[in-house]
Amino acid sequence: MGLLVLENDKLGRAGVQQLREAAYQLLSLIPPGKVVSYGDIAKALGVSPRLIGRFMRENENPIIIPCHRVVGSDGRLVGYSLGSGGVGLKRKILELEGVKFCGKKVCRESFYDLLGALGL
DNA sequence: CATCGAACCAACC
DNA sequence: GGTTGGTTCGATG
Repeated sequence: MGLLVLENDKLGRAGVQQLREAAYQLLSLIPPGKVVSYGDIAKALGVSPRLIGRFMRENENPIIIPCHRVVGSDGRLVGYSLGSGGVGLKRKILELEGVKFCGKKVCRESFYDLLGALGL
C-alpha cells in the first residue's frame, strides 16, 4: 500500500510541490462527516500549517480537494471567507456532510484522526 | 470568549 | 531583504 510521501528531511522547491500532492491525497482520504485541521495535515507532512492553508487556497482541483473539510485546530471555521459567502456556507456544507457542530465550532468527535490513520 | 503578540515557512514584492 | 498569509499557541482581561 505504499502511499503518501512521508519521511522528508529537507524539501527543495520541487519538494514543496510534492507536498502539495500529499496534502491533496490526505484531504481526499478524509471520510465524509469528518474534518481535519491545518495543523494536523501540517504535522502529518511535517510542514508548517500556513503552508497547508496556502495549498488549499491555491488548489487547482477543488473537486478532489475538499478544502471545506479543513478547519482550524479548535474546530472553528476558518478560510472560505475570501471568495465565498463566508464560513456560513462552509458550515452548511459540513453539516450536510454530517459533521456535528458545537455551537460555533466543530465537535471534537467530528475530527478525523489523520495522524492516527497514518500511524503517528 | 475576545484580543494581542510571537513563531513557522514559503511565496511575493 | 522585508511583508504577507484560508495558522497556531500562549498569555491577558
